[in-house]
Amino acid sequence: MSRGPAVIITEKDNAARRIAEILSDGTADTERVAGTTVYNWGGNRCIGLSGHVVGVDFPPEYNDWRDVEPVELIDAPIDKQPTQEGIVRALRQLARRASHVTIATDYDREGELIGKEAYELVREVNEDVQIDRVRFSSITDREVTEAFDNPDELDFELAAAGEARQVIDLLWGAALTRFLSLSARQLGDDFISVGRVQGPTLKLIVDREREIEAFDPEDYWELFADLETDEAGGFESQYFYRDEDGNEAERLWDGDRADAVYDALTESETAAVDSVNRRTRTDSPPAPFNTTQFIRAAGSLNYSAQQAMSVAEELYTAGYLTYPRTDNTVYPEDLDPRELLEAFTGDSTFGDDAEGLLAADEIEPTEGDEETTDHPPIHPTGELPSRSELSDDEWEIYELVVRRFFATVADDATWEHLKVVAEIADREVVDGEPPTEDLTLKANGKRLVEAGYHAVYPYFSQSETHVPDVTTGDELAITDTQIEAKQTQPPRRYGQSRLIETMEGLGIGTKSTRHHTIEKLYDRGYLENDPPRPTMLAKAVVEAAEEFADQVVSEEMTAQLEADMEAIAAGEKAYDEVTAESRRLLEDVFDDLTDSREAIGDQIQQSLKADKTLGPCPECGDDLLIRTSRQGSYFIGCNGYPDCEYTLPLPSTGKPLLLDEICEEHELREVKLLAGRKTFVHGCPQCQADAADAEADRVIGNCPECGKEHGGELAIKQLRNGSRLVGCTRYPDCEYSLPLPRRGDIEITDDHCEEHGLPELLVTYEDEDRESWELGCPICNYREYQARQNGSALEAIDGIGEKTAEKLQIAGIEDVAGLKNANPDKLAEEVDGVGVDTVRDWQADAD
DNA sequence: GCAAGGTC
Repeated sequence: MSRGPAVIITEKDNAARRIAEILSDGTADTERVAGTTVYNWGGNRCIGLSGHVVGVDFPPEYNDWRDVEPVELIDAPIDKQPTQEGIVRALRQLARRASHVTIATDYDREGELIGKEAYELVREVNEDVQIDRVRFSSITDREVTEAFDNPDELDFELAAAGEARQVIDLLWGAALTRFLSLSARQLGDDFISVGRVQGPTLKLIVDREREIEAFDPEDYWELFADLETDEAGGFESQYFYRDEDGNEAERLWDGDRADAVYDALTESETAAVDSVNRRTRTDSPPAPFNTTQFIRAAGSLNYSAQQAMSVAEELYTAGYLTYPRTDNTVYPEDLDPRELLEAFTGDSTFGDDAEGLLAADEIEPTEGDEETTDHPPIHPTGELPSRSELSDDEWEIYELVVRRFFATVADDATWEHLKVVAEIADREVVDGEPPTEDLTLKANGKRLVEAGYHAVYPYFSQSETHVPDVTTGDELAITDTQIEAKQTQPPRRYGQSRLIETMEGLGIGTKSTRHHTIEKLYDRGYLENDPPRPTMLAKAVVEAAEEFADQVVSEEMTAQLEADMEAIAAGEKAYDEVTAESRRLLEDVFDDLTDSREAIGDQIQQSLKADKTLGPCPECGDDLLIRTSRQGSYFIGCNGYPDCEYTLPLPSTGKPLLLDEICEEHELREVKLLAGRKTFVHGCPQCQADAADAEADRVIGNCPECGKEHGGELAIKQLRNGSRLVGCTRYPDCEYSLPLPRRGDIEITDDHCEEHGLPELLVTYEDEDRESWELGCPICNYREYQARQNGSALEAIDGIGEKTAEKLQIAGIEDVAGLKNANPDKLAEEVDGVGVDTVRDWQADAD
């Protein structure tokens, strides 16, 4: 019998490459099979999948949403079909001749399912071959060799647990998504989605928004006093008192009382130190990075979750970081921190820190609470990129991960805390109230005594508060007092990283998907802005779900599913039992839903409209809405259309977002245009349209840049900062502009430039002493200016750069002779940021 | 055009 190759299957190409390298001692070659890379040595082949290469779905006859009642999906058949054709073909081709198959997918539940998918593909073409399973949690020599020396079997029960999840997610997600979309008549791109993970995530955000909306702020006051010692300098202290439970309290809830305390404080001249407490606090270095903690740290450097992950994925693919999708916060035994630190010695950025850390007698890395088998925590691989081959973002993230690793092997930091309490004895506090009481002040100082890990990980605050070394009994002078009126604040919105941490805590989503879920909620029109805020649509969907299908927005569905999956994996429940029960529950949901179809649809449609509503139409009083033209551009139109044809334009750059700010004059919500880095606030669209109308009176011709294609026109514009220019009416879509002088009135004459067709402009002055002058055609004027620029003598003068020369030329000073003859006072007045003395200096220099 | 989970 001919012996075919032994085939090893991993979850991704990267893992295949590294395993081939280890098992072949670096001798493996690559070949392409059906377009897929296969690693090849001796009688062995190693192939990497791309995660799931097959997916579950309904058969094609269920594809048309309008033909199939959503409820029918509950009992519809579910197929498994290849989703990565090339890889599936390559796998079949290898499997046909295989003498032995080893499944080496990731060591977690989804990895077991991906392994089973590979197993089934192999079995389709080869009934007899032996199929093993190996498990390792980091791709190191020792772990991989050990795993291949002791192969195990695929855990079909664990894989079945994953299959139950797939089916339940599909049934609930597809049936309810179709139901909501159909009832609100939102088909095509604007469908209304719900699911086991996006539902509860959205509810977290909506619930928080409800708390914020319901929040009733309360007034309170805080009091401060500046204290001064004779020799050690001044510091700030805060008034406090003991509440009923004997705890220190700083907030005064009664304004009259706050005023009385403030008066008493202000009248006092000294306070006596009552106690001085000093204690040292140990500040331990952070645990290794798992995905969630990495996203959080990158978030504090202003990366969105999605951005942080894609940068980390690139650095992983390039070989500089370990796998970025992991739950683990405990380094594997195989990781020798000393060896990894040594990789950094001699490096210009990290060398000194690495050497400093290596000088320690003992290196004991920190450990987090999560210890899992999936992958090691995120750390640098020890292969160093050069600064120039990474983008700024990549470098910043790389440095963060390197420094986090450094921190986990660094020493504790030590802080010294100093608390000083001072008293103003026996002051009468409340007018007319007989009892007197002591006024107490406190100050908390902290000082970083031992920088420890902060020296290599500068991302946490190291700010110190200075409180001088005083002794009990010292008299302190009160040099100033302040009263601050404050209000209690509503809870804060979730930022993306807080949201991901909360999801992790509730067991919603996985390390690989949480950031995608948040992106999805933005895409579906449920979230706007960052930190994310829910739209009216989001609130309506959550409300409808709470009423009829609470499971799909509650985290308990995941908790229940987790419990069921554990039971399947443990052999206590069967896959069929769990999926049948879930189908029954979903049928119950649909029993209630079907009657309310119209009500739910109406509610969602109203919310969709509210998300687009700006305010009253000035013509008919109906609502003005954001609408989309046939060409796909946005504009503002009236809900009363076609009876009312009122419209307002919107810039074509970006996607409009309605703000809460309302224009007082027109009662319309202001508009912001989201366009990545080019995002800008458009403001009240009516005000903008009025301003554009004013400009229209001063239109002088077609825009040379976009006039032919888009009909842009040139107009004389007055900007908010007071300066003027000739600009395109399609700004900001077209940024064509020509400069104009800052002073004087611009008159449009009847003469036209033959070359450009624009009217000649005349600059006149109210000041009768000042003569008017012809600026001419603004394009010619600018061309002349540019021509002069090339050989401009003005810039030869010290202190005149390109910008200043431009300003001078616009003011009619063309050359050094002109500058010499100019009246310094007038010129200084005309040119921004230039004083009389400066002009005189230039004139002296010109001589 | 649905979900959530892999990976790119």
